[in-house]
Amino acid sequence: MAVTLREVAAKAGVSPITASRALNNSGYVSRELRDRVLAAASELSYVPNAVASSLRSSKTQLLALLAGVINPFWAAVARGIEEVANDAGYGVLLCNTDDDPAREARYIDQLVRRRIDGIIVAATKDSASILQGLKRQHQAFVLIDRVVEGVEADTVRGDGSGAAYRLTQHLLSTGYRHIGMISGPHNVSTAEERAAGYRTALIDAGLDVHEDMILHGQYTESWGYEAAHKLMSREPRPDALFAANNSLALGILEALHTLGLRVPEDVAVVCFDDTTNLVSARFLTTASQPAQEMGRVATRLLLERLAAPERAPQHIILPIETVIRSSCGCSAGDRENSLERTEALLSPAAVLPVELAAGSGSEGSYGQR
Amino acid sequence: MAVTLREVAAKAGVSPITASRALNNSGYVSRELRDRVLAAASELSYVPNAVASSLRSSKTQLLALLAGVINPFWAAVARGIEEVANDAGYGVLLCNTDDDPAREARYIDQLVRRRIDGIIVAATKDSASILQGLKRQHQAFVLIDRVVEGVEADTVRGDGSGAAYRLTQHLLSTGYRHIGMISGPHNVSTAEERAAGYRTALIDAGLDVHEDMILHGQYTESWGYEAAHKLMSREPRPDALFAANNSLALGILEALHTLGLRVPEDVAVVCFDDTTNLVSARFLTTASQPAQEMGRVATRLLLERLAAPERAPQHIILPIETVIRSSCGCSAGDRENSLERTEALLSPAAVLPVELAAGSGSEGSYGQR
DNA sequence: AAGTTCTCTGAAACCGTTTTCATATTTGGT
DNA sequence: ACCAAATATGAAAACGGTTTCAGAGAACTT
Repeated sequence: MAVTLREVAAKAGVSPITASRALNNSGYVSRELRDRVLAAASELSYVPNAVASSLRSSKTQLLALLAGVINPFWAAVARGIEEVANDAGYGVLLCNTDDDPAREARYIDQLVRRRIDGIIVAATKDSASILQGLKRQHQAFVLIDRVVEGVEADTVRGDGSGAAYRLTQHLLSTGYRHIGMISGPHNVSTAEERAAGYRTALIDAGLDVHEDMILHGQYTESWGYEAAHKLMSREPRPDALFAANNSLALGILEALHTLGLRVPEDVAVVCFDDTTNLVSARFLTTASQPAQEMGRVATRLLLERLAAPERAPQHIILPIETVIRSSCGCSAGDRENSLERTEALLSPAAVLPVELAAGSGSEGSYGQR
Repeated sequence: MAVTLREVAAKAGVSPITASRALNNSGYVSRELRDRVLAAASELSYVPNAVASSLRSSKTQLLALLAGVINPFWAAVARGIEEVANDAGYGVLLCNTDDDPAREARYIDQLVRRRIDGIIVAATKDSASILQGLKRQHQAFVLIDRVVEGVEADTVRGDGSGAAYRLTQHLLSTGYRHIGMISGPHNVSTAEERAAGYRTALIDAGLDVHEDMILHGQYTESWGYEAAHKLMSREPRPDALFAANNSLALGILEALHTLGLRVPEDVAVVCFDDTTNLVSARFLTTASQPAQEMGRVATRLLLERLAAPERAPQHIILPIETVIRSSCGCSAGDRENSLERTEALLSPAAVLPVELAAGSGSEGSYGQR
């Protein structure tokens, strides 16, 4: 049914190989023949068969991202991956695992059968043995965001413990003493790592770590909601909450709202992952992970591994920027990103902030800026 | 490098075809040979090469979902698709278009090259010509959620105009007279359709349609936020807002919050798409689309088309349930799903709602339930 | 007992490209 | 003018499965 390279070649009066070379810009083809082939191809509306090409070249030109994809952080990662991959002529498959090891395993099997060139995996600890299997089959892969003990592979991740340390330190130096930590599942390394940074900061400040102030659960809004309710009923009541990711933070905000507590006046909140796309999160002090960059780096690493399969594994740790905004209640709190400021910017009906309307300008400097 | 069927066959002392039949449960193979083949395969840890198999059978056993996947509605749709597809032995590729026609086109080209068996597309109107191209190439596809004029194809969608009509009618019968409509982009059929249902409801109620009360933009939280601010500065100020999808609703809620307006006391809010997963949206009166079912139906339709390419296109419209909760402020407002009720359920520290604490039980019925 | 229909196995061709090898023809350097 | 390198084209084999065709024995009909 479909037009084949042979037919294109026949129409152009050349051999299939020449047609192939013309269409792929590979090897030597005279300008004249190239033009004839291209004309024939477009006339027949030829669509190359990637399956056949993959079979012969044993390259599928496909990479896959295996992660709980449905969430802004991973969406950004995926974007970074696609960017680099597409530039290098690769397509990207998005495989949504929901962090479920069974789904993870099913997907990996599929990907191997289909001879995907390389896989970028956000793995749970449960999948160590599967990943070891991949190594045995010489399937190229890269770990992203999360490390897995016992698996030798290229890795890219953020400096989660460092950033958690700094955020905690910031809360401590602002004066908070009862900081609750709401984190993700135990089988995900980032959840442990962020909790670890929090603990170290407390210890370094000479404070006791109260393990019952650290709650682990899913990286979801509803767990954030539930956990915040739990922590806020503790005695002494926490004066600050640390959310180990952004979904958790949203749940926490909602919980505090229903409890009638204000942020940061009654409780400070800090979190991981930036989400300036979410209006409701724009005032959150956060450890802003370079998600897109992480995707880019992971892809480069993977492409390099494809080129040099025997190279020693690389481990890249990206710095995480701490963005101080207003939800932590410190004096440096970024007025540009406070709730009120956001409102002023977006609402046509809003009154000018007091400082601007009343302040600073000495002479009548209307229109000055 | 990789083990081939031939090697398995050799080890089992049979021909490659017999090995193939044994591994695929196709055709006749005696129990004895089958066992020998299976043993050989597992011993060599044979992984079938799907590329080779696809080439010969001209079936990739792959379907693709082309949509702005990163969002709870589409995540649910994707789940429905995977469910049916996996049962039928198909894998599913998630292709995130961000509703960008250029990305859409790029993806479609890739999918065709790779000889994907079938595509499930949430198309913008801009992609009509691309879709027509697909038809010409006899590439099987199904339209989901959104229709595209001029493209003959199987379609599955919700009864958007009907549901919008009913929600509007509900607001009207509750007494609201100034209902703002915040909808999605003009090049997406659902956005138009929902606005149309809203208009019809007003007209049928004998009211004028004020076109400046209908705003179109992206289906994003930030557009919802912005549009709500715009509408709430109109005179007369709207007493109700209709969000054409769930992201818009979140932005609207945020905007109303910053304006210090309560829902539903000051402004009623209704929306499309259910999202009981989002704590902040659980009290919203909504047109709950059967997202997962939509995915399932689309996949069945696609599989049927693969089996019978010449069949006349089917058009399936799924009913949309109107879920009355408390954000519309009607007397029937579902107390089970009010904000306060949600709080009471999830917060260990919460006080019992007044009615329960004070009410109903006559004799001292402690421990009764 | 002869004719059908199942059951079981394999040989050879094929799917649509690209790789490898071979052969001309130019071009470039000296 | 001669040898090496670059340019240009093609024939044949290969990638790893499955389809098609074919043959043979076993089981079932009538």
